[in-house]
Amino acid sequence: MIYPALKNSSKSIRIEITIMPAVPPSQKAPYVEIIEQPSSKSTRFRYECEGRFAGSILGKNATNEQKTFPAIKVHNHNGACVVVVSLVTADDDPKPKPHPHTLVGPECRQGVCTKKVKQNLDNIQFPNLGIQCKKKAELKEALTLRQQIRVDPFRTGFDHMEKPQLNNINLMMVKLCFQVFLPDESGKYQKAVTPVCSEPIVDKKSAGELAIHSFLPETCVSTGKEEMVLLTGKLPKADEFEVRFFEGLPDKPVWEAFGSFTQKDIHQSVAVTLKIPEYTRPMNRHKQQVMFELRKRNNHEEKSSSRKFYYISPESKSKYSRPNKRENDDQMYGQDKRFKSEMGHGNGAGVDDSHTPAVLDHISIDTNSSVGSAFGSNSYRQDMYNPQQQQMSQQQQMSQQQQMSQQQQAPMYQSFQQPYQPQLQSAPQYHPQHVQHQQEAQRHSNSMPPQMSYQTMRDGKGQEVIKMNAGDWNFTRNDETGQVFMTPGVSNYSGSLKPIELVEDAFIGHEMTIDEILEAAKNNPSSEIYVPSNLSEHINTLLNNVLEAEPMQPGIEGGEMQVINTINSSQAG
Amino acid sequence: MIYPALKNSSKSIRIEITIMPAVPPSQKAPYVEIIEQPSSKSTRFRYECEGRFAGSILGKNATNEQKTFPAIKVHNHNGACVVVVSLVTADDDPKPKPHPHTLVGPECRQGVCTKKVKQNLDNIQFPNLGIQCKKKAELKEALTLRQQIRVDPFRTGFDHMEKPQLNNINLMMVKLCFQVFLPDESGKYQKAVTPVCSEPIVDKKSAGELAIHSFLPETCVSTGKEEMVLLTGKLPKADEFEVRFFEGLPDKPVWEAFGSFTQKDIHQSVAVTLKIPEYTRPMNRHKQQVMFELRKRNNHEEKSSSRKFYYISPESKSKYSRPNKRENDDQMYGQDKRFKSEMGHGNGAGVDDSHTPAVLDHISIDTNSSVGSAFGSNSYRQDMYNPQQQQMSQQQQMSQQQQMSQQQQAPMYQSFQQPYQPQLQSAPQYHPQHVQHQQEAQRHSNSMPPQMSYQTMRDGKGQEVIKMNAGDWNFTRNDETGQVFMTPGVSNYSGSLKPIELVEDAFIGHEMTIDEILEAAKNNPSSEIYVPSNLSEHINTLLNNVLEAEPMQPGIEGGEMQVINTINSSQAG
DNA sequence: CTGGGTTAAACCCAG
DNA sequence: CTGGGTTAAACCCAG
Repeated sequence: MIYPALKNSSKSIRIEITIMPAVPPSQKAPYVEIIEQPSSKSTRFRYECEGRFAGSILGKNATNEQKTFPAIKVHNHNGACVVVVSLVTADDDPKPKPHPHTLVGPECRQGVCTKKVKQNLDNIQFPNLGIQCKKKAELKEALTLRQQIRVDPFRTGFDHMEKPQLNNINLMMVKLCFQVFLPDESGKYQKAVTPVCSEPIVDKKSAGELAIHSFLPETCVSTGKEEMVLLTGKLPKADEFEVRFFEGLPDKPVWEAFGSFTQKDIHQSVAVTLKIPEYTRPMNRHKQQVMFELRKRNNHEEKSSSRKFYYISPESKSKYSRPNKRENDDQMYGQDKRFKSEMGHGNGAGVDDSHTPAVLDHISIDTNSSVGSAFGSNSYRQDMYNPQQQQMSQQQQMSQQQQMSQQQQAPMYQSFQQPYQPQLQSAPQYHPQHVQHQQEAQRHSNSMPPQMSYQTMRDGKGQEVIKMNAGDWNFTRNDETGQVFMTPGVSNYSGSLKPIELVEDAFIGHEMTIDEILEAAKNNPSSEIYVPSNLSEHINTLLNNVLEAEPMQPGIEGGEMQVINTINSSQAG
Repeated sequence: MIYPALKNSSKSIRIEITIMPAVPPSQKAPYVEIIEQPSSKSTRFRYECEGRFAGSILGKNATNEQKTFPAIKVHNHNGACVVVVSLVTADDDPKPKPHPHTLVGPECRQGVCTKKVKQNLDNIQFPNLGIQCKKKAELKEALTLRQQIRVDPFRTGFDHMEKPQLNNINLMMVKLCFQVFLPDESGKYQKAVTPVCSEPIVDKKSAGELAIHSFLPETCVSTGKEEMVLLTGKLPKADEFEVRFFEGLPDKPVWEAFGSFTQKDIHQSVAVTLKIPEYTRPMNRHKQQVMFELRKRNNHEEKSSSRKFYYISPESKSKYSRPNKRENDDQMYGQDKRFKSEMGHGNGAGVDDSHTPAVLDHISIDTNSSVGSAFGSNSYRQDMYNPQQQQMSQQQQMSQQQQMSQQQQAPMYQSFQQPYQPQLQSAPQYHPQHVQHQQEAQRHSNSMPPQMSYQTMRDGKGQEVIKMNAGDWNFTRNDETGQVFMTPGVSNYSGSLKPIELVEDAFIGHEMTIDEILEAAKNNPSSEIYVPSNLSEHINTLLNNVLEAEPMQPGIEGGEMQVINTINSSQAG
């Protein structure tokens, strides 16, 4: 092998050295480990003409507070070594080729970083590596220089610096290649350890994934056909992607349809105007939430994150449709909001709400559903009870009765007519456990199934969520109000529990919507569902209610409450 | 002066020649006239690296069918001459400097076009001039070459090829400079005629004006606050432009308000999301049309063309709001549309509609308004009458009567209850006169004021329009239906005329809306209003009706018809 | 070939 | 200086 020129000298010495085996044959053989990978897309490649230091490549685990940098460890070697870092191609090729882009920074010369390390081989950091990209016209020149300084870690040669192959070099992606040289008996750094390559580093300014930045409107009548504008990231050609509306799990939707548009509807590659598809399922609710996303036609894995969208029934248009997000929220939760603000000062009994999501307000006392209309004074958080809410609930009850007579046409409707009868005088305070701590409901009674457990953990966004098994719960939807409730899946208690209302925004894990939860429960009872950890108090209360309660006497009060586990069971046949 | 090198030779001869005075002192002195200017923005400047012939500069009067090219005429000279065309700077400078961009094409060498003309000095055309732009790094080089070939028409020198001034050269704009050289006694082309420069040529790919490509929604409740997305051309920074909503004349709006947005609401410089301002005037109609436009904050003249937008009263939201343009149109003109298609085959009585705008369909027979509901069989274009329309009109009449009882609250409402009584058995055919031809209604009666005239002309877009004095007409609006009618401003005839219904799209000149017309009429009776020339038949008919009619007997039928000349007269006090 | 949109290369603003 | 948006320069697709 050829010893790379370490200095910017025109005379270079040619020394034959031994190549170490790829895998250390004995425990003693030195090898290189990357202990901190470069972050994959944190830096922008800079052109030489930009005349500035390209910002340093950070480590994969760098945060705003704590910066890290790429680092290696040399195993099985004490004493000094020389590390040469260079850029190589980032294809799947097991033997990466020298990449024309260069490393720049205080320790870099001629596009390559050379570092002499005297000690601390356990953590050799590279805090000053910037990536300078070459323009197409200069690729050959750059590779020629690399050839001259003889940095070709895998000895692939430089055939790729000629024309046909030159165009195949991916200029948006590189890998760091670490070559370590150890001193031989003469003290010269001639013993090459097998070079090691990092994970790929992608130019920050490169394409980027499909993304929806904003959109208008957020609501459409179920007949569709209305126009929608999406402001997006860079879009491919019209025939390469689609705008998919779906309901249920992204992979197993119960319904999907596609927005229609042509190339003409794409504005400057960053916006699309499309026709909203019709919602072809029966509208059982005034307002039906679905999701939509951008995705590549040929590769469905390449997709944007999904966004919520609402279909409204044509009749309810004037009632529900609000083009403005903020107003929309006002409308949806208007009553709860009033409730919240009215109870604001009565909130001081040791419970500090200031950091809990507003969504909790809808859950603690179920003022909006008819279930809660007559709950007792010993309810959990009873101090928030506001009699004004009772009126509203009655109003709502009336409209539900009207709906009841239509039950034939809308078989999915399930109402909760019986008043809530609290089972427990004082609910124990629940302290959520973080990250992977398995917690099981205490078994006070034989009727509580032991497998009914949940787990607090963090989702991909770092939010605390509770993971549960869908099969442990019964989910109930009031199709008139759209409210969804969960009760423990213990059949002999189902009639006398105060259900937990689930709000759509509650499902933050995996962007799961209520519909997805319901579908998951329907299709696979063992599917994992996620609710925000704020619900843990309520879940705990509910489970304790189950445990403490006397088994319900069948046929007395439970008759009016039916629990269904699926939506649209009527359509399954 | 220096004779320019005509050939691509390395040896060039230096010959002193006489400069001709700038203005020919006698009739005999030769001078150059540009008889066809280059079109100002038809070509895109091409870089050399694009390796292709930059498309030819067209003449200003070129059309798709008939191409023209820049051309000059040499006055007061017979026989041969040599023309040198080069690019010069396009600033206001009276002495343009050589421009680094070059002319390319079959007759061009070293960035300059040289043409020897033996005859036909009356029309020397240049059909093969392309503009090749230089990149910044090559500006100096390009000017150096120009200096070497000694093309510097106004002898300004080449100081501007050095650094500070070099950056001031506008690379998006050039002028063609024509230098003509006549043979002297020795037969050499040494006599230079004063060089002449064309109008500026702007690079087609350069900035471009503010433009609205599309937007959503088209309707908003009058309280505003809803979000709107505009897909636009390249936008400047958020603080450099505004989105202006206005009603009335663009320069003298009766109302204006601005959409609110910040830099964050600008998406990739080609889209804005803004909050629609509240419509602060009283909503006298269910649907209020306004206009909106983009414009520069510091220079209100730099603005996009304006677009129509509708405010609807909050109550009527479900009735009027339609988010989709096509549906919107269907709704507005649904009845007329059906009428049109049903009468389609009954249209052959010598009237060919195939090239007249669809807008005429709404005007010829006023089936939609209650006025027309009982018009007689001798009406103009009576063969189009379709009895099915009568039903609709009656329906509409009913809703108008309901409205009548509310007249107290809505004082602006004016209805036309009396049936149409035609005044003329056969209307004379009117042949519109084009372009600036003044035409005056024939005076068949003394009651016809002589100043009541109109003029057919073309607007800025080349459309044929009729210019009229606002003061000559009375404009009437039915605030329930939103329909606006015009009748001649001759008071003693006002009660017994069939008014012309004006459709919003009718006002094509200056993007004038009905509201602008009404405001113009209110504020200044001498303001010029524009309607499309298609209305000329109807105007002519109407005027002839006036002329032929017996003066109306006051108090008999006219009592129910009131003509108002302003909108919101109730608010004036 | 052309017109004209899109990417890659330079440039430059704002924090 | 930096990050990161924008323009100018190249490139390249579709008719």
